[in-house]
Amino acid sequence: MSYVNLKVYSGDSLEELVEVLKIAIARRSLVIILGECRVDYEGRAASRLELGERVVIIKQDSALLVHRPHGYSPVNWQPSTAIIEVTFKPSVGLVLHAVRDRPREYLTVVFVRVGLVVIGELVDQGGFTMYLEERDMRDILAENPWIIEEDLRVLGVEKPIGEGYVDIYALDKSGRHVLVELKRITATREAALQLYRYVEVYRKEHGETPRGILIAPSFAPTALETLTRLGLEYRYVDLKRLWELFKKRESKRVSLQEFFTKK
Amino acid sequence: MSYVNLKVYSGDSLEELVEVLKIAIARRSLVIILGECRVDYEGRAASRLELGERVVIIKQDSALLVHRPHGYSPVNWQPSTAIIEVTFKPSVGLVLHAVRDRPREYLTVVFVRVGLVVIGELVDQGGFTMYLEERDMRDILAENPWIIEEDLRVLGVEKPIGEGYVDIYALDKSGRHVLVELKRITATREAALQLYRYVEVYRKEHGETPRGILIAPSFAPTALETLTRLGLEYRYVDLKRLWELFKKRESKRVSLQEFFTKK
DNA sequence: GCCTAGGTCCCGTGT
DNA sequence: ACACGGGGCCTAGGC
Repeated sequence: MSYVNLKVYSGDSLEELVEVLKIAIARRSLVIILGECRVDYEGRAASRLELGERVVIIKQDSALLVHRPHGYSPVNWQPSTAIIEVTFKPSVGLVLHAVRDRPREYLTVVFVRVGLVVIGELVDQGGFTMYLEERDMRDILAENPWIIEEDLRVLGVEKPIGEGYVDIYALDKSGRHVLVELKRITATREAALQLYRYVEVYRKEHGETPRGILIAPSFAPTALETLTRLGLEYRYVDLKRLWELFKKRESKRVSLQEFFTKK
Repeated sequence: MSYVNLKVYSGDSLEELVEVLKIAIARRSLVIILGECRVDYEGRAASRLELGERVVIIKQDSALLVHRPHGYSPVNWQPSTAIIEVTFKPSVGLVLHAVRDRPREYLTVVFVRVGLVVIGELVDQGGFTMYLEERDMRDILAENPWIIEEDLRVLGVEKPIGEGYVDIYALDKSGRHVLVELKRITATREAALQLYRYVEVYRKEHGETPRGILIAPSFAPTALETLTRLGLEYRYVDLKRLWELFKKRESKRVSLQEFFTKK
């Protein structure tokens, strides 16, 4: 059991806050600042954000996010490789510098007014599991290749082809090799071209033209055009059907796990 | 001039907080919650996040972010189309439901303990400008085609070729058409193939083979291999040089604008 | 270190 | 509404 450990600063002067923030950042605490600021960024691109009220979050690994009151995306940021400095410049304000190497990028946040600062050390060991990713789709199809077509024998998954990896590598009933590319969402022309590259590289390396099959729940018009033009095949897959199989598989696994741990 | 308008709740019971949050969300205030929670997501994919201390931000357009103490990305989220409900379930906790249509997605955050709630209305009208996007690179090169090569005459930008758009369409000094594809960052094989598609479509539509030039600050080995193999050209571009030209252009524009507004 | 590929990608633009 | 492509994409995995 853990307890959220927080300190809140409100109504302090910028000079006072600078000292507080320096300590917090040195300690790698989580910091949330609400206030009025400008932001400049320069690196792979460059940007300028004029004065306005925002939320700045500095995470415990020094990732920094500047959030406006609307929208999913931070307007400016620095990922967790950033080094962060806090300074107070009279007649300018409270200045945050976040610098990142590779790629070299500079972020400067200048607060002219701060309404609130929250500092804390969050304890978060909770496990995170994501389901129904492309990896899951691939595993289910590899375990149930009859969904793709009859008498398909799976030889491998994520097989290296040239510099990439084909999702499923198989042999059909006539003895021809099959390269399968999967998309969890609508397949685009890019996906068709990706598959085509694998087919071409395989052909050159093995002197044999494999079948190429793109599998997705739906296809963009350009994907269909490209597939047809390049002599590739495609199959619609019903995601709900796959997820049913997935659930069965998971419950089986859980049962087995329970069996062994309870023993 | 604006003032950050904030309320802070700390030490209140979950039942008390539910009422506060209901009002805040109805008013479309910004809400920040720090506390211990679990999160479930189901939609295009599905995920489960076990108990831990996190920061949840609900923005003024109902975007919702769940941030762990580390990393750039939210672990769970709902973009700004979300509808959010707050309820209190005895012996469970404070429950946030965020539902989104198209794609249909469900997010549930259950707080078992809340350390702090911040509610406010942020005022943020500050302009945001991004520089050195691909669009800027394209405009600078279109205005200064001598950077690409001598006596190049630009006929258009974003010219439709088949189903895509070539960045710059030009005529060289020998009267041959040129298709230019730009990349702001390291060009990959994908970029080379994209250019090749344009060249091929143009050839079929006009019965004339145009030159294809890929322009980027650097090239992946696979990009160079592909370019050579497909008979395409490439040029290195110095982003700093372009950046200088960009600044000049911007300052010229500003001067003109100042001239007209002052008149 | 680079490159390849996925992501609940998000987001803007165009049809 | 959907399709298409960019993004300071970020992040994970392989070599």
